[in-house]
Amino acid sequence: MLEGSDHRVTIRDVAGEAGVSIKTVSRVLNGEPAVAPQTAAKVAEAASRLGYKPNELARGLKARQTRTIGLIIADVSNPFFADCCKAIEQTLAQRGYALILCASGENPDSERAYVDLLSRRRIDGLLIAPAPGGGEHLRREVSAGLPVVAFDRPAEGVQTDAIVVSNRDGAERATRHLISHGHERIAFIGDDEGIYTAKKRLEGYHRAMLEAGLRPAYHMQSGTIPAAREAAAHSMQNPGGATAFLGGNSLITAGILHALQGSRIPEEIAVVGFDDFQLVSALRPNLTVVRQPTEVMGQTAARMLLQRLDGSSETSPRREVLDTELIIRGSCGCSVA
Amino acid sequence: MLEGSDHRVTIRDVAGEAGVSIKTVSRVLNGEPAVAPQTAAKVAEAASRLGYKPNELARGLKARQTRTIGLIIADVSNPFFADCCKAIEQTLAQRGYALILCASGENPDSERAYVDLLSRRRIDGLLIAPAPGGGEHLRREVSAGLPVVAFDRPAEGVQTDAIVVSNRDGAERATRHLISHGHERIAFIGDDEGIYTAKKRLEGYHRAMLEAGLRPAYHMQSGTIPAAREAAAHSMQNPGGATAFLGGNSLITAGILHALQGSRIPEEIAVVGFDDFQLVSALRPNLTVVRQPTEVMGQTAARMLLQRLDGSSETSPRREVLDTELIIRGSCGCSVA
DNA sequence: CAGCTTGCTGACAACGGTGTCAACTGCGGT
DNA sequence: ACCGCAGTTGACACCGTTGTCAGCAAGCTG
Repeated sequence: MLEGSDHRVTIRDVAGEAGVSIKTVSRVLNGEPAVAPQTAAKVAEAASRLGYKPNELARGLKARQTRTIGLIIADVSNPFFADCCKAIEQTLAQRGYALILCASGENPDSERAYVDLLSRRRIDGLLIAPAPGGGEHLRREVSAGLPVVAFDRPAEGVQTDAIVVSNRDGAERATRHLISHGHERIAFIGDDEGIYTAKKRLEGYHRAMLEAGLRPAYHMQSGTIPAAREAAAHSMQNPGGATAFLGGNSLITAGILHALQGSRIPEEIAVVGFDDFQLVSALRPNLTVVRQPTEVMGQTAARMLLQRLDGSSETSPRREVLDTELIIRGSCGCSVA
Repeated sequence: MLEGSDHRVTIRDVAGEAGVSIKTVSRVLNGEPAVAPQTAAKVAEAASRLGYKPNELARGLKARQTRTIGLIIADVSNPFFADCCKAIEQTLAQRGYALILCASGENPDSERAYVDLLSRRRIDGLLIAPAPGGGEHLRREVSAGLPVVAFDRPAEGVQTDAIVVSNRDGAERATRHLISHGHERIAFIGDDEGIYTAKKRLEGYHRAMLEAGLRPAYHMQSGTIPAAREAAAHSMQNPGGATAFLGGNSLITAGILHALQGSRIPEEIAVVGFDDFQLVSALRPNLTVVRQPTEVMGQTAARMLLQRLDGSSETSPRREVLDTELIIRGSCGCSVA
């Protein structure tokens, strides 16, 4: 507290202040039993007077664990990932773990660089929504013994714990719902097909369309608002254009809605989106969406990792699939209170 | 690469493999000049064959720097913070820094706990949007020599580098704009008054209202969608209710819009929001907003910190204020293409 | 050829903690 | 008086890296 210099207070300083050995200080701070209560009090007092904070680097070096977890996602500013991120951070913080955040932007090279950075920092575990394309880097870490949990998408080419949602089913159900409203020209605007979730959702859409004898019409491109807007506008262009849309994620859906604002007959065009993010409630008409249990997924992913860290490193990789749910509001054509 | 055991490869292994001393390996890996090219090649080859990754903990312990930055915000799932976070992460990653993400939830106790956690991990610097209430913890770190940059809000009770936006001006201009449309009953729904930005925005609103001889009517509460929705609904209740709203942040604005959906005459009620987040483009009517340069703020905050880390630790704290901008779309009553 | 520089290399001590083990104290049991 | 033992404590090595410094060979100078 009084330290003006650049010298951070170490266990040695505390030992000096309390008149004991560094080992005794260490014992007190770690709550080891074999310490006389009187000594413990002396040490605790000295430590707090000096404002001592153990150096986690040193501790981690010796103990071979850092109580730090790596998190690799595509982009925090995507509400889906932000929500995952929040749940993960909370769950880990409760257990005293620090979280290093990395945004790969769906780029495998960037992902590799981040894995390398995290590996050098000797993280205890990794949570990752793997970028498309895979690569050796994840496999290497896994076989070096790093606990890895993939979420939102499984890892390609490696067996790891993984938790995903029923993407195909969700898209299929949503598409069927639009079909049941009498739509025949339903366009799916999705994210890049290399992305696992985008591909699965496309499959679901495809399946429902073929089942109904309808012709699929989809645009798969980068999952950004402007790109989606353009694709949607294009889909509506000619007289035989789409009368209904399925949006592949929240940003894409936003792009579709944006495009609708320019159209002549927005009221007659139905929309169903993926992801039930916070801000949907501000949209009009109320958006019908395929809801993913984002928070539960984040929490569960973090817990799966914590379980591995708590020792169950022997058991074989676990796969979990969470259900999606079609939340019917107004935008699909249903009239809802 | 072949390592099946739990033994991570160290510099000693590389030295053994290459038939040199560990110091020589260290030299090669750090690009120190005094090494024979032949030796260097041998070492590099051995390192890559073994898949050696330097242990950053050990390196950091010795070098007294971790190349790790702490980031404390209120909540990642708030689009404003998510956007800040993205810009910060990108800027730091470019320079090889890792980022530890902490979400305090506007809670000073939680903030203190995170500062402690980061301090023990010996982060090189801290980026923080300080929670209301302040406290000793930040002051302690600053006087211990930790470079700290506050963003979005200044730190209370400590001098640090800080970057904020012109909140009061923005709110004042927005309010004046609504007044110029003839509104007299304008309600401001804001975040908890303890939060710096909320208070400043309230001040701006207040000032514009008084200047025009109008009676201010504001609700300051937690900045969540449901709370804002309720407050807005309440404001519209009686016949003399609000005819225009100013929303204190993006979530609050979403809540207001949600409330409007239930109202009888939504078309006649004007809304201006704070924050120009990605998803606004999906809203109808197009939302008029006070735009904060979120990305620039995040980038600048990160750069200010990097500058401190690059040595300019002597100069006195820097304060920067970025301008807000009123982006006129449709929701204020203006007719825009 | 002694003496110096230059180029390259390795031994060793840190960094700040924790694990191992030995040592010391005072106690009760024989 | 001697032994064993539980309760405390500290010396020391070690985690994996880098900084300091000394050593050694080859080449150059006078």
